[in-house]
Amino acid sequence: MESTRERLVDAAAKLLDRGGPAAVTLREVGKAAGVSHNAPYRHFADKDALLAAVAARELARQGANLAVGGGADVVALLQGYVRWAMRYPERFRLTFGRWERDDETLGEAAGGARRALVAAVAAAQRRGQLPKGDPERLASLLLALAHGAADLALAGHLSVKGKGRADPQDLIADLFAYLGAASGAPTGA
Amino acid sequence: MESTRERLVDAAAKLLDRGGPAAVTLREVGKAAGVSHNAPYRHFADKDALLAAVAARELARQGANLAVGGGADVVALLQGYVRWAMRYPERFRLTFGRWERDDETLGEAAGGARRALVAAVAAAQRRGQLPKGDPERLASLLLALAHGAADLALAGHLSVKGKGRADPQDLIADLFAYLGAASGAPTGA
DNA sequence: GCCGCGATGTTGACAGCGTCAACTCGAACC
DNA sequence: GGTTCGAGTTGACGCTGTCAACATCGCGGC
Repeated sequence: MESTRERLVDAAAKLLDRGGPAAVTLREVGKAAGVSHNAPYRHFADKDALLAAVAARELARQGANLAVGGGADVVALLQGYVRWAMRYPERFRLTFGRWERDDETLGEAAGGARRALVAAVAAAQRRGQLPKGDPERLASLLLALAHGAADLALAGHLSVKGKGRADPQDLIADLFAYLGAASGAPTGA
Repeated sequence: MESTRERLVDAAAKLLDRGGPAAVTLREVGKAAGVSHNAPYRHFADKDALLAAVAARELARQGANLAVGGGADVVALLQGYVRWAMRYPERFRLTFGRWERDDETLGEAAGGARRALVAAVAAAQRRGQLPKGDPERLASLLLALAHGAADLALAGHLSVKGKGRADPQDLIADLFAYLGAASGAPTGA
C-alpha cells in the first residue's frame, strides 16, 4: 500500500524531468497523484517542503548507490554521478541546489552520501590510486570537479564553439590522471 | 544619458542579489526603473530575454576582467571567479545556469570570457606552472573545479557537519598543488 | 451504541505573477 | 500637416502558491 505522501513525492519527481514546458505545479502534482491541488498541504508545509522531500529521497538513493559500490573505483562512482546528472538535469539541480530549509531528513541523507564517498576515497588512497592527504578534503575536490563539470555541461558552457569540447567524463579522467601522477600531499594544510 | 533598456537591466541585476524573499518580478523591475510593469516588453521579448541580457552583461564583465589580468596568475583568476560567485550568488547562478535561448550577445560574451581564460592557462603552461596538454581542455578542468566548488559551497554541500569543511578557495589551491606536482615544477601559490 | 475528534481531502477564494491587447503620446519624416 | 512608429500606459486574462472553510472517515472513550 502506497501512501498519498509517497505518491506525491513520486509524482513531483517524475514531473521534474520531463522536458516539456510543464513546470512542477502543485495542481499537476496533485492530479498525477490522484488528489486535489490542495492535498499536498496535508503532508507538506509548502511547495518547497515537497521539493525538499524529493531531494532527500534522491540523495538517499545516491548514498545507497555509493554504499553498495563502496569497494568500486572512485572514478566509476564519480562518472555515475555525472551520468545521473546528465540524465535527470532538473532532479540534479534540485538535489544539489540550495536548500535553505533545515530539513532533518535532507541533512541526514546528505551526510550519509558524503560519508560513503569519503570512505571510497580513503580506500582508493590506501590502494595508492590517489595521493595521500585528508580524505574529506580530497573527496570535496573530486566532488567539486564532477559537480562543476556536470553543471557546466548541462548549461552548455563546456563546449562553447564545438571546438575544444570536453565531455564531463573526460575531465574526470583527466583529473585522475593528474592525481595519479602527483605523489605528495598538497602544500599547506 | 541612460536608456530605459539599460535601466531595466540594471534594476533586474540589483534585484537579483538582495537577500530578501523578493523575487525578480517584472513589476518590481519596472518600478525600480521608473516605468510600468509592461514597459520591459518594449525592449525584451519576455522575462527570460531580460535575464539573458543581465547574464550577458555579467559575462562580458567577467571576460573584461580576465583580459585585463591576462598576465596574472591563473590561480588568482579562478579565485576571483569564486569570490564573485560567493558575493553574488543569484547573479552567478543566472549567468552560468542554463540559457536555452540562443542569445547572440550572450554567446559572444561567453566565447570572449572563455578565450581569455584559455589564453591565461596557456601562458601558465609556458611558465611551467601547469602541466602540458590541450589548454582548452585544461581550462575546462580548472573552470569546472572552480565552478563546482563555488556551487557546492553556495548550496552548503561542502561543509556538511562543520567537520572537514573546505573553502572553495582551498580546493583551488589543492588542485594547483597537485597539478604543479604533476608537471614537475615547484608549486607556486 | 454513539459521540467527538483528529487526520485527510475537497472546494472556493485571494493576491501576485507573466503575458497579451488596445490605447495614448510625442517625435521624426516626406 | 498628416502619418507613421517607437515607447509607455492601463486593463485584462489565465495560472500559480497559499489560506480558510467545509466534508468525510476511522477510531477510542463513555
